[in-house]
Amino acid sequence: MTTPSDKDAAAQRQEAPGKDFIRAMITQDLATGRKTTLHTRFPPEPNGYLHLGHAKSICLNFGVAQEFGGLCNLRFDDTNPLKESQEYVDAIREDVRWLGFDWENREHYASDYFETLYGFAEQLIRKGKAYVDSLSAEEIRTFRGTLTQAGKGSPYRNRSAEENLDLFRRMRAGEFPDGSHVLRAKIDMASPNIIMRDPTLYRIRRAHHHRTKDTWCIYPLYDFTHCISDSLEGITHSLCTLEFVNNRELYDWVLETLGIFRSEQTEFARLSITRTVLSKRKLIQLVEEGHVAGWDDPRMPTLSGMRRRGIPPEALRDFCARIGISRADNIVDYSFLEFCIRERLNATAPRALAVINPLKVIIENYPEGQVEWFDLPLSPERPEKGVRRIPFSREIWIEQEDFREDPPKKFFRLAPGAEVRLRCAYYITCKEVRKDPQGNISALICTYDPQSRGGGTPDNRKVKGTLHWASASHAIKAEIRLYDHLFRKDDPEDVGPGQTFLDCLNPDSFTRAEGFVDPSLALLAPGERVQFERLGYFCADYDSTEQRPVFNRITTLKDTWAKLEKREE
RNA sequence: AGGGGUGUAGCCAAGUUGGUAAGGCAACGGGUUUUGGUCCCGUCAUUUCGAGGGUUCGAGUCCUUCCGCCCCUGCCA
Repeated sequence: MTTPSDKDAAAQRQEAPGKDFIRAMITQDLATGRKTTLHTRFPPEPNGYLHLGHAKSICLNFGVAQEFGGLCNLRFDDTNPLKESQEYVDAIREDVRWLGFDWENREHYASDYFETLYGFAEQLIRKGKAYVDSLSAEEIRTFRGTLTQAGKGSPYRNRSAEENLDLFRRMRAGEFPDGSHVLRAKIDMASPNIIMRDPTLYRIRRAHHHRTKDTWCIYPLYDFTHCISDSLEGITHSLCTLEFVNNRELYDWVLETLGIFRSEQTEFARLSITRTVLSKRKLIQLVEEGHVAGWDDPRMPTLSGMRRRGIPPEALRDFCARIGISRADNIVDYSFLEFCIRERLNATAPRALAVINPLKVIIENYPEGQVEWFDLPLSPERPEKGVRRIPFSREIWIEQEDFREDPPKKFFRLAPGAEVRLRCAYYITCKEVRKDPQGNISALICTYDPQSRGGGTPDNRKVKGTLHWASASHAIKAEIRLYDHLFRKDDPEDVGPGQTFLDCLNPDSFTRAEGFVDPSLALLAPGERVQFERLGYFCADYDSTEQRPVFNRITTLKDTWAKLEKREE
């Protein structure tokens, strides 16, 4: 027995899942007065499109800000002009907004701090904490040592502050060619943490920056830029992924040495998910080599791809909340994402009937020319949501899969002599299978029971199967785009020697069908989602027009029959 | 002579000071059902917390040794 209070407790538990270690830390920071405010930031580099991994970070950063009454900035970490562009900036803004978050007027760019950053660099030089190194990139690498051997100091390591200042100013002024000098922090060439072996702070790079244009020919590096940007923005909690753990020591060193506001970095595990890749390099490769149609290909794990596919942002947010935050490496099952998508869509997507792979059914005892309209509930669990009026006539389409000339056990659908229900309409019985000269089934001749109008009979006899259908004379032809996993393996990186993730691309990840949909569906605006009963959730694509509707399959419905049938084999 | 991070079920993940392993997904049974959907009920770590040893009346939590996996030798972020 469950009592109401049990249910309340259960509901409450769902709404307030166990705090992850970051939320626990923030709670404590605020409670003890270690921090008096909460300010986070989502800091993408505009060098690619946002994907599911970013969604986790966005939901975390903006999420905790909301939950704790703090703020979250959007900051573009645009310190490498070679890789970045305005196209990516625009796409990132759109994607964050679509996911459901608002940074209000707090849109920042690391490039806005270039002058300030330059000033801090000069400060470091004056303090004797940075120097201009004139070694080549290769020499610097050699001097750095290895994982097991300490590095040694550059011959330029002990230049005077005056000389360094002069050189650094001339670097900025464009007096030196690219790669001839760098500015380095003077820390410890023997540090067991290689990041601390006099990290490079500035490089000379004559490249056009999408925002600062050609103002600069020297650009600061991540380790110098990120911590200072956080500090300038008053970021209290700088949340990033685990691969930056080693960088934290430098993050702290810079802020402490400069004596400015101490933001604090905390790392969490990045998201991996089965059946797809989330590394920027691989996603770019998929796009550039034409394995997918673009960044917003509905098979892509990018936010724009998932948006086009029809995945609701609420489902993504729910997914991010449910997978939690920890420091342990993880690979989340794709089925978990699908579950979140289905759960959201089941509650929100109105129902409709459509046939993807049509098979003609002629109801021989149904009056020619007669049309009846039936009511399909838009939401079976909530009748108050209303109905969709669908036309019925003598010739209809059903799904090819719903007929078997030689049905296996437990096949509850149409077969010679079998009776099934047409959803909301009539019971029909298959009398004859008509074939073309090649032996392919061209049509089914059936009869209907006029007593079964609406889908039930006075004698209450049971029919096991209920099929979806479309009136042949009313239905509208539609392009149905069917998507499946991009990769055949759970882990696309787990391939044999000499192979790459491209070798396990799923050749059937995208297929097209010419289906028939209920006439009311031609009016759906691009982006609108419906459930095609028994088939899955679909979304009108951007390409969709009233004359030529196009639907993307977001995801299938759970298919117990498919599982059963597979097990029988 | 390396340093750092991390191991709780097939997957994700809770587990404040040691007190007898939450929850979700998947899976598997069953019920309801005009979607083989949804919903509901039940099962699913007790030679059990990577492994061994120790402390303790009591260890996932403390000590210790070992093992696995991940990150770091960009003028990428």
